[in-house]
Amino acid sequence: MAKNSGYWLVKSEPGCFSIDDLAALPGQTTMWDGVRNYQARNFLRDSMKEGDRVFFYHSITGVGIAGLCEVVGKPYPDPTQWNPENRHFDPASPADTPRWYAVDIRLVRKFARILPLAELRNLQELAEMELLKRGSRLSVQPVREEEFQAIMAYVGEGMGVR
DNA sequence: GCCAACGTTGGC
DNA sequence: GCCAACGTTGGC
Repeated sequence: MAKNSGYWLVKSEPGCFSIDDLAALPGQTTMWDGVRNYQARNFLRDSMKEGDRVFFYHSITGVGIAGLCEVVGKPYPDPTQWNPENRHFDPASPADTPRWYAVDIRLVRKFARILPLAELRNLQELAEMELLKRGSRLSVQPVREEEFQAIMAYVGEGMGVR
């Protein structure tokens, strides 16, 4: 696992929340909530900081990186954990020591097209990338700086974005 | 829909 | 603490 690098990748099912949904929001900013895995929680809560770059990844359908976001502000207790109406409600989470955290992320740029997982597998620089490992299921995961740069270079050259 | 991989739960 | 059972994730 990469150390905290200031670069991340978050996953979302586009049928649930897509990059276009994010782009349509005021300020193109959303609360990234509902993370209910301790390893992902630790990354989010302990290491995400203002200005960090975040790849927005679409899982299940249209599998690939859809764009780039950035962290806004600091992580904070995820309010959905105390909302009985919410599907991520966790009645066992104590109010004084919240179990789950959220963070705000803002869209920086939607890529001209989704960068498919299959193409990412072709990039030698990404041989060790967490996303490409067998059984990788983390919904919040760190990205190494060299991986970030390789992807952005590929986006720039192959997709005419920057 | 299939299935591999992984996390969580709970009996012991 | 072990481990089987179960539920979920997520690529294909």
